[in-house]
Amino acid sequence: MTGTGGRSALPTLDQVAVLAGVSRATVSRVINESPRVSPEAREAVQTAVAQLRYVPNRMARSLVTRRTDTIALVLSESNTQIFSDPFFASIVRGISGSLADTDLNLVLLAARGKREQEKTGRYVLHGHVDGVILMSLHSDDLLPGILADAGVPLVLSGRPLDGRAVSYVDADNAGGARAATEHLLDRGRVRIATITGPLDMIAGIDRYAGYRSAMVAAGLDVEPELVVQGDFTEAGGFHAMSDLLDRRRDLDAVFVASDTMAVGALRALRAAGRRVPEDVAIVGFDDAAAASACDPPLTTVAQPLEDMTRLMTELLVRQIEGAADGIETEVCATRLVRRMSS
Amino acid sequence: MTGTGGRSALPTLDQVAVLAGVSRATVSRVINESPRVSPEAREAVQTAVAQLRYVPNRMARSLVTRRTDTIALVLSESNTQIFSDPFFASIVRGISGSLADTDLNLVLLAARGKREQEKTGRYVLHGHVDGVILMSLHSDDLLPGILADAGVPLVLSGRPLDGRAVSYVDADNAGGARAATEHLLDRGRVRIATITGPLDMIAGIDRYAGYRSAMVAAGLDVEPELVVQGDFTEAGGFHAMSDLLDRRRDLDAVFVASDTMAVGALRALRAAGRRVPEDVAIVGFDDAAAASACDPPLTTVAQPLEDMTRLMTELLVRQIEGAADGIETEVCATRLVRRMSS
DNA sequence: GGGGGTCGTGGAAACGTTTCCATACCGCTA
DNA sequence: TAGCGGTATGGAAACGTTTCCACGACCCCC
Repeated sequence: MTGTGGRSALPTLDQVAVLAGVSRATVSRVINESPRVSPEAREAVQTAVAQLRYVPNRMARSLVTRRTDTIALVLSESNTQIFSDPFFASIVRGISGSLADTDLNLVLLAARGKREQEKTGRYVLHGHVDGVILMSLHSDDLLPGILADAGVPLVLSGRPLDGRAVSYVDADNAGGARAATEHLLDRGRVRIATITGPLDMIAGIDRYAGYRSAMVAAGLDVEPELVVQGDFTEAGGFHAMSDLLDRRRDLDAVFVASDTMAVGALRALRAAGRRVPEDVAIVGFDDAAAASACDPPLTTVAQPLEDMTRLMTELLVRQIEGAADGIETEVCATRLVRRMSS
Repeated sequence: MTGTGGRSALPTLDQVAVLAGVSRATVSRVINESPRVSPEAREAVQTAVAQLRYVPNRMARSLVTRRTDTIALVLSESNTQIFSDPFFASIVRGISGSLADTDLNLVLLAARGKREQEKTGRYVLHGHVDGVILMSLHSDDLLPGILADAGVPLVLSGRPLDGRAVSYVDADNAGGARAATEHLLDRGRVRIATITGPLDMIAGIDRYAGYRSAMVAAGLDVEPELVVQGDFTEAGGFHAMSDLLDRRRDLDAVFVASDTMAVGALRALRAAGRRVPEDVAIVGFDDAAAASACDPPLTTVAQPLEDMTRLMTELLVRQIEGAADGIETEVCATRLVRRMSS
């Protein structure tokens, strides 16, 4: 009857206590590394724990401590396309990195569509996690509202679209885009197009605004013909660039709001027989791995991802521990990385 | 003192009971939709619940029911590259789809590196989830062992590398690869190369084996020169194809073990001035979105992803409910999708 | 040699549910 | 009218922890 791998009768604190010849309270103290316990008792408990293969029941613990030691990274998107974004992978890596030597766990929750957003909201409200980092990208998202109203510790990745008062960490998207565009201007380019991100995402909006402000500051018109909206995918970048080339044969530079799109744009340029950077200079955004790998290597705007993810977890932990004094927001400076494409 | 969004004093069952003028037990029955409760009592409880904005505490519930109503999809990888795989996105979408109208929640756990694998193992063993679907791709993974030994309900996505006795769902990778290769043979191709996946992943191994068996059955040698190992990325496919073209100028077809790589290979072929399919025919694997979008559209091997994800959740739920009779495995047939590239 | 301090320990109350069991009440039939 | 099966309800015991509190042992110093 043994060896079936059944998890029917997990050992409890009591059993450990009996085996070690001490009380439940003492076992609990050993488990939680309280200093108030004699070496002998500690020793006895530890061997008993090992012998029984005791693992604390987190539910019971959470019930009394009111903490789960888990935080959620919620991806609120209408489709699952976000997964293919290398930017997202970096965020996940960064966050789990900064959690590595805490005893906090990270879970990912994917909420696409209204139904799943509600389900995810319920999950969080039910107390499964202590706090949430929310990547909410589009304007019609229910979750920021649900979670903020419920008073769940919450940090947004990216400035909220609706100006809601909530903690967030963001890159200086507008500043980075402005710097990228100014860089192209410095290189003597004058007919500078842009491939924007989706304009219902804050990153899309802010990067476009940065481009505009640099153009206006340089006394140049932003002609509608020079602006085409992309979707942060490589195929989207390809099509957008092809469109631009059809519209304006004379453009001499393009600021692309993400590296992924820029790679597609690069392909379109090559297909059209334009040389980069001689005929058309190009600057991307994100400093993704692809940016340095492609041909020619891409000038791009780097975000301090490591800082940003660290800040997100710090802000969140402070909220969870009740040490946060109100809303905190951080906007991180970006950095232009010059390579061969401009 | 209100309106601070504090979650300090959440309402409990007792408070609902008092407000509704019934006992805790009755409230619990209403919450859990037991039929044994009078319409009046039900009504009273429901208004009380609404008025207090009562949300059950899942920890307390889990403590007694010993269920969390949560399952985990664990991504055990050495890097986070897996996120960029569209195959993975489809799996996530499929699983959360089949869970949509159950009251099961899905969490994603990313475990890259030994340290995070152990942390994830602990998380599961602590009882945070009822069961696990594990995408473990490389041979040095600790998690299948940890979880299987602990008797946690477990389903693997993909046949285990070490032949361990554990439930899994997989596509017939070898069969699909064989069919793809036979298709190329049927088209009269004879110098058929292959770009394999990583050969420490089961999908890589099995697809390569399928290619070999088709070649051998056709009485053809599998020359080492015709085989190059890829890594399931587009850049990898590009390089692998370039290598192949350097080695053997006379090859007339290539079976590529994933569509993502095939897209890269297609680029390499174009760069080398080879026409597809006239000079070189190409077949991919996965039927990813990119396969139908690229130029020319890619002949590929489709996996019944929807069936597979449904089976994974079914197998897992059966295990969780104790209705599973031992190990169950499912191998799903693949289907050749003919397009223009062959 | 007694009083105050520390320190290790155990008892027991909480945490918020579910669920078993007993009870009270209802309308029947015999 | 007594008895009976059925149904809605409430009381209370679990579930496995943490943590407050009290208690005794010990040491040190006056």
